[in-house]
Amino acid sequence: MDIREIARRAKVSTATVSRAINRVPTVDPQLAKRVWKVVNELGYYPNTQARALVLGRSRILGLIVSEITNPFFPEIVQTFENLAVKNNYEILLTSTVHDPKRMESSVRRMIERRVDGVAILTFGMEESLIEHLRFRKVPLVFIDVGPDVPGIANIRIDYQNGIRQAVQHLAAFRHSRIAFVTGPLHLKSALARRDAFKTSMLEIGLSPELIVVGDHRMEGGMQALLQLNRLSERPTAVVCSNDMTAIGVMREAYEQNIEIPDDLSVIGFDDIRLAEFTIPPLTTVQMSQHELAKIAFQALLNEVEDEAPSHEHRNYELTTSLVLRRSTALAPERHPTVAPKENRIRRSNKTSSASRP
Amino acid sequence: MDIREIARRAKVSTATVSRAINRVPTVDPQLAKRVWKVVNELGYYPNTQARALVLGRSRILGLIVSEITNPFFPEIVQTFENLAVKNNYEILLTSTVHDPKRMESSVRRMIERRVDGVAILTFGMEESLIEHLRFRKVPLVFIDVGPDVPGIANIRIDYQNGIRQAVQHLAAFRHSRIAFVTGPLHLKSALARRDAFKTSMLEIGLSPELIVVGDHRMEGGMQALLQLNRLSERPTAVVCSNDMTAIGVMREAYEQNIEIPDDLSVIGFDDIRLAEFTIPPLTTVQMSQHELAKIAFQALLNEVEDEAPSHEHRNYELTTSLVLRRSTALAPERHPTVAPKENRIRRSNKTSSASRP
DNA sequence: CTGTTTGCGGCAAACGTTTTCTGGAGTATC
DNA sequence: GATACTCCAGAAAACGTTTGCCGCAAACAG
Repeated sequence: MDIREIARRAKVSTATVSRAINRVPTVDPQLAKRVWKVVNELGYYPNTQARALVLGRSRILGLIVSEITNPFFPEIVQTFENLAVKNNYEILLTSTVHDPKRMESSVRRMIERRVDGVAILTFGMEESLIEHLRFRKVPLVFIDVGPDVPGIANIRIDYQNGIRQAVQHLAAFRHSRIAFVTGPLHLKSALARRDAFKTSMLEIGLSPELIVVGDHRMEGGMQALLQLNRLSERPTAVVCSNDMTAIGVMREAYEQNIEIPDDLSVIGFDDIRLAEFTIPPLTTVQMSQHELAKIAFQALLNEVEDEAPSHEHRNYELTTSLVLRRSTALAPERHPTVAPKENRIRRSNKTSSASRP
Repeated sequence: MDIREIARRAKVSTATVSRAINRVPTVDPQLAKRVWKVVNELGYYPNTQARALVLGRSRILGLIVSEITNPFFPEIVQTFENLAVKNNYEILLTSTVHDPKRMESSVRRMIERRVDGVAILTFGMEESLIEHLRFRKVPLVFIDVGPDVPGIANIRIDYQNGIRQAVQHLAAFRHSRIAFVTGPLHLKSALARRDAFKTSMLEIGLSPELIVVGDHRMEGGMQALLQLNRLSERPTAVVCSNDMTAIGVMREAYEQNIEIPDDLSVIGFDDIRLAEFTIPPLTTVQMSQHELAKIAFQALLNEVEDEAPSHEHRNYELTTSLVLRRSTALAPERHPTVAPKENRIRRSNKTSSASRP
């Protein structure tokens, strides 16, 4: 069932059907009604690919993420999709799963399907692949790490703000041995977070020496705490490069019978939805996924739909800030060790949460 | 840059270019090489929509999920995507977010983009919308609740097996007051789980009376435990209709200073990846998301690519089974109450985990 | 050497739309 | 009443592929 069928039944030309469907105002209301009647009767839906072929625009937006199974991304995908449907776009979602081969196929798929633009919301991406997209003049929006060239919108993330707040919050709780668990060191975003930590520590006269590397996954967090615990002088607080890491740390702490927050304060990064539901609820640096997706989509839409893109607002910024929950507390007063103790008295949540500022 | 450009530069016709690219064997290797050379030099990618237009197949598979932010789904999406790229398909992902309007637009988008098939992996879907797809002879695969008609593949889930194991596991731990937190009651899958619980309880002579309704989200789990705690005779164990609910229950237990598993045993359902990392790790009924996605994709591929679909293996089955972790323990011996106590002695994990079978 | 077969490349139609251009009918102007 | 203008519908080209069909050349048989 195609547009010709409709034309035949409505006794008009295909041109008129097309115009009626697209609500071109010059078509006679009488005819339009006739067309719409047939359209609805037959349940006709225009063929998008034929449309795309002649329009030269597919109304598909590419969205590249690292891996959808990382809880950070579903929220992004969801709001991105919401905005897409609202604007009559489809989204072509691909995940790189950190695999160069997949990144390549990802880009290839985008190009083959002739997407109108691509949001690269992944951490770490081959520079060369991006060239393919640039070469075809596909509008791009990057998170955080994009090259600073025309035709590419960038969302800069202000890691410093949130991480400084985190460090200062811990310092105010009289922690001085504060550790940091990084992400994979080949990720620019992970490095940026680590550097923000270093800066924030130095700023208040603490030495940022307790740094151990994780992998942005729960397993890495567990490993990291293990490693930290082998130290002679253990940290009393640890801030993590992302929430999954923090969850891993807490999980290992549970294993070791280390009480959080009484023995060890933990701070995450990202504020994934789950952070509110960990035990205890996780104090973390918020980097709003909703906001991020919104900015990314809007930026892309600007690039795609603006005939004459205003080359000024090509840079966007997302700020981060600490949200307090219950995984941090005053540093243990006595000896700063966190050796597991059997049969320790467990504090009630009520009291411990009452003692927070 | 199109196929004609390639043809011109390789000094052949577009037909030959097309054939070369699609590896039609009748084309002279000499010519083929010439074509490929130009293709690679120019970085030419065929236009998929033009291709789809003439082929009548879009090589896009629709995937409808409830909401991508529910941790149950990302795993599914991921393996579905993996399989898709492996078979040169694209996936069109839509989420219904439980909104009838969105379901409708979801189906509309599928049809407009002329998907070759749709996997409806959502719980609860308007029957009428599906008719639209059936009407257009779009191959469909359903999870769990699909109508039993030709042209529609169904994946039946054996809830009973896993839930029986859960109940019997608790009974073996001498629990007799076992509660169940359902999902939203308009979902067939939630009802099926509840019924499986009832059956399993009756089977061993326990009365399934402690049933409270949740919403398959963490909030619902928290509410549910609150409700259960208002009872004069409280349960010593609770099995939940999904893992998110269980996480909510555990979270509220933490709030109330109820120790899990010592005061209260908790069992989830789904075995999302996170279940391994809750505190304590969650004993839960596994319904493999990976397996589910694999079956769904394969079923769809059969429908789509088989010229003469073998109408026999139209029904697939996925079984469930209990995986033991650490959120269950022997029922508290004394009074079966779970009243919060201040300054309770906390057991070491080591001992409590050593005491498990 | 001629007639038949085989192999392979090119022409052109087709896929389902949008849109430019054209032309006809109706209306306004003098 | 003739001319000019406005308005709107239809004819047809275009978008970038694939593929059925045809024809040419080479190979082969007689």
